[in-house]
Amino acid sequence: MTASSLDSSGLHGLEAFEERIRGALAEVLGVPAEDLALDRPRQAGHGEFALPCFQAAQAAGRKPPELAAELAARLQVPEVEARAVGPFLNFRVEGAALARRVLQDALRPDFGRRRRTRTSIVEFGSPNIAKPMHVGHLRSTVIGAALARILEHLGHRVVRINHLGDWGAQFGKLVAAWRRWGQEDRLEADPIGHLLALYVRFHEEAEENPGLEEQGRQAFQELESGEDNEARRLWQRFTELSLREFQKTFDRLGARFDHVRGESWYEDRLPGVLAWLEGKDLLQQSEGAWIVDLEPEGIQTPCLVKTAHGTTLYATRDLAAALSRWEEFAFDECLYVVGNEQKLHFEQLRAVLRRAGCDWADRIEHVAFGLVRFAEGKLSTRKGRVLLLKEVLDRASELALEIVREKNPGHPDPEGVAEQVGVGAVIFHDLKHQRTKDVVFDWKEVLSFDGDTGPYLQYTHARCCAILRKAGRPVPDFAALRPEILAEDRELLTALGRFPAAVREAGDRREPSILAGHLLRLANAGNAFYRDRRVLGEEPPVEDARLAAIGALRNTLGLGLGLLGVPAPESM
RNA sequence: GCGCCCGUAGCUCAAUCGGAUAGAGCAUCAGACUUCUAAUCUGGCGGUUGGAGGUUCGAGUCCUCCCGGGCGCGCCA
Repeated sequence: MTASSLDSSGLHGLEAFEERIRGALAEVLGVPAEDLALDRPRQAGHGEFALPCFQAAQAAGRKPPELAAELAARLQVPEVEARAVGPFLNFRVEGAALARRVLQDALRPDFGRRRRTRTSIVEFGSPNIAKPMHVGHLRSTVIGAALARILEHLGHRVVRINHLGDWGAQFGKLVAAWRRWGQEDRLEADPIGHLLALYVRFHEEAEENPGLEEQGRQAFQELESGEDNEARRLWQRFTELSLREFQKTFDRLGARFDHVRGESWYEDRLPGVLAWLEGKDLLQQSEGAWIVDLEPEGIQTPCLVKTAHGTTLYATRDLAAALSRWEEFAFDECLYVVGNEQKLHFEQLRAVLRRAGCDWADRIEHVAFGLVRFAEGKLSTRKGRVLLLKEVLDRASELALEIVREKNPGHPDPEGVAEQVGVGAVIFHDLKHQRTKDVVFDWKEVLSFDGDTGPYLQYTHARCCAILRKAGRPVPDFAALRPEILAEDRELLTALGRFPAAVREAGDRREPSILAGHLLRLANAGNAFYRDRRVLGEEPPVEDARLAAIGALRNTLGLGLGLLGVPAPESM
């Protein structure tokens, strides 16, 4: 009988054992298995799972240590040993069974895959046309792309949308600025650079010349008129030029989208949204503008949907986008990977939809992240204080090239790996932090390739590849292995076995750093194994088993890095 | 002024939605390459978890107040 035939759950790695334990506990305690959450003990000696018995003991009128001891004696879980330690009931998977299960699962290309039936929309990236992508866009892009891949791995149908900032009053300003100071040759040479310069100049000069603001407003009105006029042609041109630039950066970051739909994509629907709100009797005029009052939803600030000048606003277009997405995709969840500072906006968005009677309003979820700050203060595009994303990636790539040349002079493709290592370092540095916390940008940290970094994971992966290359043969088939040879290598096995749970948690909590952190622990265990266990040249059954362990490590690291969007070169 | 978020080792961060002795990396000090990549590994140093109360079997985590920082608060996105 193989381990897999014991489980029909389809769960991989340690999740399969966890399921067994919870099932057995549920039966003995007479509670639903869903209510039982197992802890992971901190100390390795306490096994893989634990149940603190305080609550159950209280419910049964017993003392926790007593109950723990009794449960330990009564529970029968195949391949799992239950032991009471004080008030805790600890579970330890038998070494051979652990090795068998983990090797079998961790060698699969779909390790950790789930079969869920959910539709998830992930909106991310979303740079503003005519402005260069800066370090702030890195966060949205990298977190969003990772979440999309993670959710896909869990079986979700994922729709990736790049919600470009390509509409609104700012484009009126840009058109007005172009009419005054625009230069063809400079636009050709460096589109975004020139457009940004125009934008900055507009704001500078508008402080002395208030008439400029009026010209900007008029230009946006021309744009929103729907007519095929000069303003529209300019806007279209700026958009195309910008998109071409963005694509290069998205490619480098490994981010792809199912739909590139800017705010302008919903232009046709804007009148419909306003009419719809009116039909629900939600529209009221206030100080010349049109608003939806949100006091009934407990939000003091009303949602502005139309300016006194008759133009639409961010909220109008986001309402249109939400309604359009609901009609088109009937999503189970719609994730917006957008900075913390827009919290109120998304609360308003949900509140308006709730007031309008959309029962799906709460499927809208703001996946917020902290902003990137410099030690000297906040970034500001208008003030020209920006750190371009391209510059960060370039510098990381250049530094990586120096290091590749130094450490691996014979590498066949130094530029190629350097780009993978440099960009991988930048991506991983971002993803290893909890997404909601602000980050202070520090070149030294971002460009570090030692310790808990992307290159550390890549290096561990590359070492595995080197062993497999030198073995000169494929990883032996699982059926031919004697997994019990690895029974003592628990650190590596449990780290591998926990990968599926890490992916699941990262997806469910919309927190890629959970996966990032787990990969670091896995690489740690992997490097310890590398240090302690010789693979090549051992007697055949041992070499086979260890080769399989290295294969499983390579596969799992490769999968995890892939989900995060960090390249995994085979040598570096 | 009001609201939300955050304060953990010198620095950057963890701590499994309240569980066991608060852990990593960087920096620093001391070690390990004739053996599968030393971008690695081993060990040392480093803590009143911003402060004061409270809740309970148990608090870095929850509640109150204070201090410090960030963000937001109607015609930008």
